[in-house]
Amino acid sequence: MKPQVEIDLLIEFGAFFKEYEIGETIFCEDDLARFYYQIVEGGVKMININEDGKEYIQGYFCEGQSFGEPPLIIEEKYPATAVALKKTKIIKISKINFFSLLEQFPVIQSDFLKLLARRIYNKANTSKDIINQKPEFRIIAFLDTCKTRQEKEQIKYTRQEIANFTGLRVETVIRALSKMKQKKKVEIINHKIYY
Amino acid sequence: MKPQVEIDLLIEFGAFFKEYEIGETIFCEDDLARFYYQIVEGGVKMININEDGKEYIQGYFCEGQSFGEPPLIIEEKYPATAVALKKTKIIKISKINFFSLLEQFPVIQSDFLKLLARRIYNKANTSKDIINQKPEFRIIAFLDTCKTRQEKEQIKYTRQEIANFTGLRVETVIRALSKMKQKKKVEIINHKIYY
DNA sequence: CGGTTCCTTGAGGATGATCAACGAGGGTGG
DNA sequence: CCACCCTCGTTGATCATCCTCAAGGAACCG
Repeated sequence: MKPQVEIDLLIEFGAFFKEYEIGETIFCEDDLARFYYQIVEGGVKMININEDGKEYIQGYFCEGQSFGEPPLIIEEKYPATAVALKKTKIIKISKINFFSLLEQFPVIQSDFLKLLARRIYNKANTSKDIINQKPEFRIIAFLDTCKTRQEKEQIKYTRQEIANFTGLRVETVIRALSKMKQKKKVEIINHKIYY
Repeated sequence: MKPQVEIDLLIEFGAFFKEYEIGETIFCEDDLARFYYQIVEGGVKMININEDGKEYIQGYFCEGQSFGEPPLIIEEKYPATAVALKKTKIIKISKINFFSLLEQFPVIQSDFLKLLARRIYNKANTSKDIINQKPEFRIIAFLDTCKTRQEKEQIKYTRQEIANFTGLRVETVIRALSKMKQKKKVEIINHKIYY
């Protein structure tokens, strides 16, 4: 996947690399944003954990994608925690260097404008789907955002992950999925979900 | 309040004005975004209505603020409907003119980058608060976002509006508020909420 | 003062969460 | 190769909570 910003350009702006093990925290909720982060290899999830220990997944990020930019841009604290999903290599540059990068390359600034616009668009859609709807609707909405192609494809998320995305419990997801199987809204073969 | 973009500048870029009556729709969910909208006088809410007729408020916008930019920037459909809260005067320019405005004034582009970053930041916070939490937590989170000052102030939203923001029902909001009154988390005097 | 709009309360029901237990598969090390 | 462990999936029973429906009261406005 094409990186958000070219690696070589980031290096010119004083970038450095860092490796994270699976499950390792990259930054924490309420930390002040100090760096621009971009994934070179691996994957990252942004999560909130409430006082009952329940996890809510704000989003997944993969190779080439940047994350945690909004708080950096407005000089705020992170609203969520970033955790490596597997062994992950990150490239990062300091806030000040990120700002001069944006200033010197209007095209890149414009790319970020589009990126943030798309993020808001997605968040508006997911929050509308999640807030009012029944479990089945929430899951369908989530599956729709997963889909990369038109044809039926296998969903690569566990039921627990679907639960954490939709704000439901695992058991509820499982029961909703079996109902959806009966209604032919999804196929389930050997525990794998096809949609 | 300082306008997002100066009125005179918008006029130079071919702006025109339009007046809306209370309750009038400015654009609809699933319409293709074709204009940049900014409020000159009045107020606007962005809402989704689900199949049960239940309303979810994505956000309120007031004098000087722009709205509906993300779908415009990424050339997508609106994820929600915009409705005038009262008699409202809007200034709008076409997509193409908006793009050349951004191109010719890097400072304005940078302002929008900050604006969108703040919007994502706010949405991340509200969705985390809404998804996992009990009614009381949702309401508190909403009241926190309302607060403009430190001291106790009167909340200017109806219970129905709080319900529509938090994804709860009016009766649930009312009952939660009375509990919160007993716990001294809010004051309620003559039906008015102080927080 | 009549009509809205908003607020309030109660009863009853639906539904998702919780708890507990177990099954199935995959990987690892002895 | 097999025993073990760990993660993931599954099921049933029970419970708490929020929603629904219905009805009425309070405040506000022209």
